[in-house]
Amino acid sequence: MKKERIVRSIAELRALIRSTGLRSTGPRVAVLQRLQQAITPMSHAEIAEALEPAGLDRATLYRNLIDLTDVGLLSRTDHGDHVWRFELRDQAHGQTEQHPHFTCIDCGEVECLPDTSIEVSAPHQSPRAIKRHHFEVQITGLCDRCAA
Amino acid sequence: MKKERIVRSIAELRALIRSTGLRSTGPRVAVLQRLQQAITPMSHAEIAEALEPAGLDRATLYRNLIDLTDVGLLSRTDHGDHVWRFELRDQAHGQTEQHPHFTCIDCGEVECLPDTSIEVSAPHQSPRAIKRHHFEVQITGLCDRCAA
DNA sequence: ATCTTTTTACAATATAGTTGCAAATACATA
DNA sequence: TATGTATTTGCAACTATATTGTAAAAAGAT
Ligand SMILES: [Mn+2]
Ligand SMILES: [Mn+2]
Ligand SMILES: [Zn+2]
Ligand SMILES: [Zn+2]
Repeated sequence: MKKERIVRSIAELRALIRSTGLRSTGPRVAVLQRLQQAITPMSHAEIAEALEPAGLDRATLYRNLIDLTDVGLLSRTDHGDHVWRFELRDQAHGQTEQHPHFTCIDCGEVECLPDTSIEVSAPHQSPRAIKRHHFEVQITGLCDRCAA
Repeated sequence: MKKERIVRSIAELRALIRSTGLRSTGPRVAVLQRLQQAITPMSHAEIAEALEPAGLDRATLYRNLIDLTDVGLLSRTDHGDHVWRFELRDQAHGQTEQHPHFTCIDCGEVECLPDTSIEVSAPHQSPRAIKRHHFEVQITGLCDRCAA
C-alpha cells in the first residue's frame, strides 16, 4: 500500500473538521494528527495509548472516532478480531473505496494491501453492492512471521 | 453457495466428534445437529436460542464452539460486526478452505458466496499465505434489501 | 463396576464499546 | 470583543459479548 502521504498542518486539520460541520476541538485534531502518521488502521486502544500525554477521555475518544467516521473523514473496520480499527479516509485522493487489509489470525498484525490485489467476480445472485464495487474486503490468515 | 448438504445421524455425529479426540456429549451433538441445518454461519446467540429447549449453559456453549473449532469441525469468523459466527466445516468435501461471505453493514444479514467469486492476486510483498491461498475473505457492504 | 480425565453448570471476571448528564467549550452573532 | 446557544467534553454508570475458575457430573477406558 504505497501512496504519497498527505500531511496536513494543524490549521488545515481544523479547517477540514469544520468543513464537515463538526466543531474543531483538541481531541479531534489530535486524533487526525495521529492517524495521518499511521501506516495501518489503528484501534481505539492504540490511539488512546498514543495520545496518552493529552490524557483524553476514553468515551470522548470513542465518540470522536464515530463522529469523524460518520462525516466521512475516517473509515471504521473490523478485521476479524473483534476490534474496531480506524483509518484516515483521504478524499484528497478521491479515495471513496477503501483498500483491502490482511490481518494475521495469530499476532493480529494488520497490513494494507493495494486496491488492485482483489478481484471479486459477481455471480448471478450476488448482492448488487458487489457488482457496483461498493464493498470492503478483509482477508485473514497467518502472516509471514507467524507462519515461519 | 449451493452444495449438496450432508445430513448426519446422531450416531454419525457422535462418531465424528470422537474421531477428533473429543468426547461425545449432549451439547456437542446438539450444536453439530443444529449447524448442519444452517444455511449461513450462526452466532453464539443464535445457536443458544435455537437450542433453548436443551437449556444448555452459555459458557459451555462458548467452550464447545471453540473446542469444535480447534479440532477442525467448525470455522469461526467475524464478519465485520463484532460477532463470532460458526459454520460446519465439512471435511467430507475436502473443504479445507472456507468460502467467502458477504455481510450487510446495515441489517447484519450474512450470505455465503461461491469460492469462485474471489480472485486475490498476490503482489510482490504480500503475505505468503495469500500466494498459498491460505486465507479467509469477508466482504461487507449493503445488501440488496437495505440498498433499496 | 471402577477409575481417570474431560466436560458441564454456575458464578465471577474481563474486554470492548455505549449512554446519561452536568459542566466546559466552540463558534455564530451582536 | 462580549453574549448566547448548541456542541462537546469528562466522568461515571451501564451494556453486550466473551472468557475464566472451580466443584460436581459424565464419558469412556480398564
Ligand atoms: Mn489500510
Ligand atoms: Mn458460508
Ligand atoms: Zn502474525
Ligand atoms: Zn441488509
